[in-house]
Amino acid sequence: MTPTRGYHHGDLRRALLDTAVEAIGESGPAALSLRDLARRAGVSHAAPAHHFGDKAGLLTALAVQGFDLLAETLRQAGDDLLAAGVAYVDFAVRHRAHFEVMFRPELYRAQDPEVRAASERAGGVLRDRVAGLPARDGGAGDPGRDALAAWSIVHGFATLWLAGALPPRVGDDPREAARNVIRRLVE
Amino acid sequence: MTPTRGYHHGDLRRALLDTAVEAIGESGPAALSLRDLARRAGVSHAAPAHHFGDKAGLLTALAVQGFDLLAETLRQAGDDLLAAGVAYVDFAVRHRAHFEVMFRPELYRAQDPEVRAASERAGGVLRDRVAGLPARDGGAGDPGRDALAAWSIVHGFATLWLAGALPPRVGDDPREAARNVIRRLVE
DNA sequence: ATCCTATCTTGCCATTGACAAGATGGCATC
DNA sequence: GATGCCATCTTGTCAATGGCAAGATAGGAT
Repeated sequence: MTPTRGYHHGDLRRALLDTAVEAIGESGPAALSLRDLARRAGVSHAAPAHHFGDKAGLLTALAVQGFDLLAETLRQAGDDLLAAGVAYVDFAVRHRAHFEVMFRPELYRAQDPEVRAASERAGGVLRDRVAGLPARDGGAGDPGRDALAAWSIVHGFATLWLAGALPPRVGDDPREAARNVIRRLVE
Repeated sequence: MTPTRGYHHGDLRRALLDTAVEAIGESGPAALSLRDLARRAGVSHAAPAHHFGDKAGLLTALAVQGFDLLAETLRQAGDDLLAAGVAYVDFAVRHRAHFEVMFRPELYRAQDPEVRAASERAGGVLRDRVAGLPARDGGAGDPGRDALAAWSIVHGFATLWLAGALPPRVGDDPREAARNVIRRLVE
């Protein structure tokens, strides 16, 4: 009915990416198997190779998708740095598969022009939000340093949350916990 | 002469762990191959299984080693939180293989009692250092929140550094760059 | 109607992780 | 010193995987 969109067997490229997100969510990006994806999509084991070349190619496409999604998420969070930080963590939790791939460059072709461009777009949005941060100590803060500190704290919190490294007392609401932590930096 | 310590073929367990660190440093933990380790150590392809059971077993041993090493590194950095934070980042860079495994629980048996104990020891040292942090805004800061913020910022910076995600302008000295960023939190 | 190209399949090979069974050598015990 | 025992390591095997090559198929352009 609907999934067939004009290709030979349906919108296989998109189906494979969606399935990859699902599979990575179950077992992590390292355990991803192209043949498993093919089975889930109901195609032969070599079909993915045609669309992505190899596994790194598929993950490269996933990284591009992820950076674009992150940029959009940050934009929608508005101008406030605190809100953007919470959105960053929320993105990592809700789009765990994308996030885990994006920051593991040994898994894909990180120097791919499309990835670099998408990554740059997302970084630009984050920097814009930091520009609104009041300088610490009243003096003129170094915006580069402020951006790096903000990025580090949200990225670190997100990573630790995903790794399950945080103690139970932090609670089970990543947005609330993240807001609390980020306030330590921006207030 | 020296490597043989009383075993059948030498100190194979230690040799495999050392070789694993080397191999992970070259291609990351996901690409680690037990058979490659065996080849490098000059033993048969099934020898590693005897010492570690399977690949997860070897990485579990590596994680224990890593957490112990981290605890020791933080202890040697002294009481100062800034110094401990810089030491955390320095550890991640100098012991990249250990660090990458430690915070990727899907690769090993994170619920293993030895890992949990070692992880708890390292976390305890970090919490001790945070206890010395002056409360922000003059009021009594929540030590849990402060610890989480401190851990997040150093972990995030280390992770981004290792991922090669930071712009060139940050420089090539991780200790100096980390100190600069951490100051944003502790000053 | 024919060609053409993107899409997908079938077949194959080297590598890997894991398991089972066997060989080897040091060590304790008698 | 001989014997048995056990940790250590080897050999052999199997299923699964990634990747490559060659072929089949279908939908659209000419």
